[in-house]
Amino acid sequence: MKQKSEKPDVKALIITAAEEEFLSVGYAGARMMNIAKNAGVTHAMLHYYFRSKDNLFEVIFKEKAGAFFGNFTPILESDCSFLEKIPRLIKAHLDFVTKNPRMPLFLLYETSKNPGLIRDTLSGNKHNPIAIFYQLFEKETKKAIRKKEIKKIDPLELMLTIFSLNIFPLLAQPLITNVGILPDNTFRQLMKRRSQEVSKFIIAGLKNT
Amino acid sequence: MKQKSEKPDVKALIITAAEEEFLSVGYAGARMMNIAKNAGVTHAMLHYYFRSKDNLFEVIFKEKAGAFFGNFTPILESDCSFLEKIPRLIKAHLDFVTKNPRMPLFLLYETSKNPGLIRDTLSGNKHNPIAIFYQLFEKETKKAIRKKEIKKIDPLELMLTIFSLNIFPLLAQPLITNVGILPDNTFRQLMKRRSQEVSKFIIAGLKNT
DNA sequence: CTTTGCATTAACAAAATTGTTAAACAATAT
DNA sequence: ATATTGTTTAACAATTTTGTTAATGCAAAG
Repeated sequence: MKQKSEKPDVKALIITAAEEEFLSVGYAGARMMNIAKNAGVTHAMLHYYFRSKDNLFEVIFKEKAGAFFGNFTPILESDCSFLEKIPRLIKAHLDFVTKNPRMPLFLLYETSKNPGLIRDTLSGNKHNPIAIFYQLFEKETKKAIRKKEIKKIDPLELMLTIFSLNIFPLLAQPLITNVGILPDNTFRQLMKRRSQEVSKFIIAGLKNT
Repeated sequence: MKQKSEKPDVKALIITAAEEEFLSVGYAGARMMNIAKNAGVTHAMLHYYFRSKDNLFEVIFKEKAGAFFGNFTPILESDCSFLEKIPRLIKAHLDFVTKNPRMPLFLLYETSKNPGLIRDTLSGNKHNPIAIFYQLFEKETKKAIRKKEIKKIDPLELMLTIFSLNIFPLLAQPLITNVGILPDNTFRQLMKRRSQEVSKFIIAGLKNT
């Protein structure tokens, strides 16, 4: 009945179940017993491998924050022009959040409720993926400005605009579709059309005069 | 020692304390005993006046959702042109969220975690403030398009863009300031400059070709 | 085969959390 | 004064939730 080398790797099972729980109901709503049940183990195992709820959450949070920003540095490092990089960045970012629709709200909410968390786990870290991404983004933007490829703009403002337009509609989706403004499938169509509009919009705002 | 007509109005005290608690830690993180303590009453009073945590939360949620959208209908109803209305709407909206910085995340998060809530409390309601706002916004936008005042655009997309640019930076503030990208007061300066940029940005996108 | 060390479980413990209730209290009307 | 009504409290109850621990299982090393 038993498979050959199929040992379950309990730690990985717990992490997977914890990701699901924390992303779906947040830290405060998450239940250790729920995670244990979904991982198929006793909840004592969670404490055996991860000591406490706080600690388990920190592991998941760090992992997710890294995954979110780490994805986009390769695009900024590629050797095409800035005006080519931006649409690729926008598309990659939108694809990512579409495939991981709960991650933005998770990161924003938990950071807002517990700012100390991100300070302790990421800030000061030499490999802080968020800072790495932003510093690269800032460098590339300033270079493009120097080369007169784009007009003068604050890099942080540009990044905020891109993230705003990509992420916010996703955050608002439950509100919009449940309030009776429009049906669910119509919203998805709108989102698809929108992805191209956003690129056009941003590029237009970057062109010199 | 006792004031003349200064009866405490316990119900109002509870509502105030509940608003603070729910807005600051969310539904799942909120504690009835905390609310009671901050209202200066026994927690039995919360159940006396509001039956259950769910019910108390529903009262607060409904009130906040109404306040958020109810504020902006007067601007849309004023009799100036659409291109004059939009910057006023953007400014009013930004002022509102700046004064109530926790409301957007509260509404977005709780709606996302419990979509049934907004369906049950608002949808189908004749006085649903969100639907009222959007229907008015849609009507005015379409009218402006018919009159060739602005180019053809999906009203929902326009609303999403405005809300995105106004709200998202606020949501991201804790993340940005705590990750070490830039100090807190610099961020506030950026936000002030940004409010004018957003109007210009939107208006530019609305003008005919 | 036995020992050793890690993994796992079941039961327990402690604290927190929501909700209830009977009794006390206060204001007003009778 | 007394009764009535709605308000408030303190104590309790039930459940949930996180965390601990002693006993057991199991696989590999000796």
